[in-house]
Amino acid sequence: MAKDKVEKSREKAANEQAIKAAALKLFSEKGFYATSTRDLTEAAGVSKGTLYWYYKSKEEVAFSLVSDMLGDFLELIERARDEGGPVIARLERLVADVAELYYRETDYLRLLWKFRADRSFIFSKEYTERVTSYYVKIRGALEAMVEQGIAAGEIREVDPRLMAFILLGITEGLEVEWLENEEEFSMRDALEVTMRMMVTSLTR
Amino acid sequence: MAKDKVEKSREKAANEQAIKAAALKLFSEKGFYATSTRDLTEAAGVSKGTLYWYYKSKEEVAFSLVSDMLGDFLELIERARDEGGPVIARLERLVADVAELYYRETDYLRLLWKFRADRSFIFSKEYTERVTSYYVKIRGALEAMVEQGIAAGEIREVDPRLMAFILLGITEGLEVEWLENEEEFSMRDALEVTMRMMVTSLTR
Amino acid sequence: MAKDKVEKSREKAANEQAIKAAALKLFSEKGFYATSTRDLTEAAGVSKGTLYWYYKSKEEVAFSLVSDMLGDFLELIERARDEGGPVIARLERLVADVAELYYRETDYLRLLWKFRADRSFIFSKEYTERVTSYYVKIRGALEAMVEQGIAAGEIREVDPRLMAFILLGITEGLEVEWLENEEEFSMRDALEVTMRMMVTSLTR
Amino acid sequence: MAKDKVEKSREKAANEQAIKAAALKLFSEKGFYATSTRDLTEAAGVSKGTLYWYYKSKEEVAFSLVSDMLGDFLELIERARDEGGPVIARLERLVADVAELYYRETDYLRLLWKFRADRSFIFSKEYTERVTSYYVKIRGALEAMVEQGIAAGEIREVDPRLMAFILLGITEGLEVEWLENEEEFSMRDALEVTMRMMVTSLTR
DNA sequence: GATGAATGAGTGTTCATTCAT
DNA sequence: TATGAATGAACACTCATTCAT
Repeated sequence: MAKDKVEKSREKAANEQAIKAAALKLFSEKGFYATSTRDLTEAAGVSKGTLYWYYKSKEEVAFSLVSDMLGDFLELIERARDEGGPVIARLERLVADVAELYYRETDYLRLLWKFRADRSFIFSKEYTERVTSYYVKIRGALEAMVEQGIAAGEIREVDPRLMAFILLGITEGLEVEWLENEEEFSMRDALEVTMRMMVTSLTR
Repeated sequence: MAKDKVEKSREKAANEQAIKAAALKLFSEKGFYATSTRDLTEAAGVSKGTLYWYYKSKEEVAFSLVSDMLGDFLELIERARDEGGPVIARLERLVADVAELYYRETDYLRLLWKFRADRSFIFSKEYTERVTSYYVKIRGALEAMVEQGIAAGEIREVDPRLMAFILLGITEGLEVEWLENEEEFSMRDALEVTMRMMVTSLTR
Repeated sequence: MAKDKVEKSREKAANEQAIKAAALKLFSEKGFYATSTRDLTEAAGVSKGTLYWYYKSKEEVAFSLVSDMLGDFLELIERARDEGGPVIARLERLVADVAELYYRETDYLRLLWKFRADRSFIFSKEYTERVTSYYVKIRGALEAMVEQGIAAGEIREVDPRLMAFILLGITEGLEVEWLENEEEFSMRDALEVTMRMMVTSLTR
Repeated sequence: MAKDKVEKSREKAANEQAIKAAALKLFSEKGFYATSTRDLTEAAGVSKGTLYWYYKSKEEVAFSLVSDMLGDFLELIERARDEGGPVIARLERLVADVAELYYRETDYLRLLWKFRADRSFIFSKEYTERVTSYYVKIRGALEAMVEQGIAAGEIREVDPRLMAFILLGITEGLEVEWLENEEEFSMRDALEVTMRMMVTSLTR
């Protein structure tokens, strides 16, 4: 199971770690614009210069975090795509894994949403393309799974492309509702209930 | 049917109109932070002073737009809640109306998403509360419809509160996927397909 | 005895009156910079345009008030200079009259102080000269009275010019202390006590 | 004897020094409102950012200067209060010291007057209170000296509180007349003459 | 590696004044 | 006379980034 993201880079310099941890906290709480490099370096306990020693810009700090989380999410989906066995079972396991990831890395999840709307203004062209490609790959893997399911006769004939948009959209919609109303319902339950309803329909 | 938002205020001063139109365009394209008052007033063809004659801050311009769209959306849902007749039919009509609203006011929809993640940093306490209360009312109306459906025996026993989160979440997830991939799929189809699957499950 | 300054211009348009009254109130409370033309016109219940119908600038409104008060003060001193009789008695009466003026027109007095330090940055060259010339005339009249007293043998040989600075300075110093500590002592007493001490010394 | 105020902080960063010197010059010449941060930083030869590195606002720059001068003045008076020996002699020495301070720090003296009338609009609540407390302490020390003089039988029975207002008022009135007519009379003479007259009267 | 003083373009906002009606 | 919408220069202040040490 993926190690805690911050832990992951334990081997890196303590200061780089501290910056990343501070950035995760602040960006996920306040977003990119409301977090200044002053906030960042004060929370990390380093000087301004140190921030720029490890990262070439505030943008790059943000990108590194966004990239971490999207990478983990993609990994989960690609693993589900590539495992053998019945597609429906794999989808159900994926949903459970995704829910687990969200609970474990809620700060990262929130961070992802903070960057979603404005990402093309926060990130320069180069980074935007890299972020976008994660989403493309994620959708692609989902689409492949639906195709596998149709081919295996597990899933009725649907448009795999549209279904990938729908499945991803549903997950994201529940994410955002949950992040804004964390106390009010269980993400796990909502994901499970919804996906069961979808799967029931998909399999007739 | 609600008039086009910009048209709605046709009677207001031409300059106020121009500011609102420019703000809708720029905020929905670039977001709040990446749009300066300079951008805003240049696009509207007015001076900086004029912006502050009609609005007391950049924030207020934003709020007026966000409020317009949330108001329209709420109206649609409350009307569906209060109409008589079978709940399932009303839900289906609502889904169609919502899709229509999204196509008609795509800029407004995009604007809403631009403000979603950062709204509590963009809007001061007073405005944040008013925005939040729109979302609360929207969810409340949805919850009431589910309850009506259960009471009437149209919908099987589910948690109405959770189901409201799920239905709203699904809609929002499809929205955001569509806004980011407008060319790639039809929002109308996706909403219709998904809601039919959900409704099928909800009614057994 | 001088009529109330605002009453004085009763014959002028009601709006001009209202502007002057509002300006006296606001300038004497908050000073020139902290009072905007918006404040001024709102307090006067007129539009911006009206302000500029009666006065050619915010500065001119201020000047007209400053000028009123300095004119009254000068009148008092010149009358004292030109009256016949013993100088000491005239000086004592003048002190009483001045005290009376201050109590009657405390707002005007406060206004004068609000403009004192910054007057050369508030008023353009032309107006600054006119304000300065009031102070010069006031000092001149005082100097003349001291000379009269020396000539008449009522006052011992002192430098009349220096004594004018001193007498005016004392009055002004007591003014400013009183304006800042109105509750804490009686301006009338302080002026009387101080001037009696000075006069005693001046006459041996 | 207190070192020159600007010299005092010689050890501080050269830029902070330059800002303070420029502020003293400009504020004392033109006042607070007529001096922009642009003026300030250009005169100091630093960038805008540097001003805000050393001071948190334009207001704070002003306060630091005002506070310097009031502190020196207070020190002088409190020393006179606390020295032993005859009160009259101490008062006379104090007057001489004050005159010396005024000649040495004329810019600072002028600055004080520039801030006097509008100080409560220039300074926020916190700073206004600190400025006011200087004046209160100064008056308190003067009052104490008068009381000492009465107790010792050097000064006839007068109201010490009123006499403190009068003595301070006289000094300030002469200050302001001198600042506006520096060429025309000697502050030293005026203060000495006036105080001798007052003292004569106070001691019978 | 690390610091923190320094930069300066850029921000949202204000406000005295003008002028068509 | 009187209005109030419109102007635009000016304002105090911020902040990502640089760089000599």
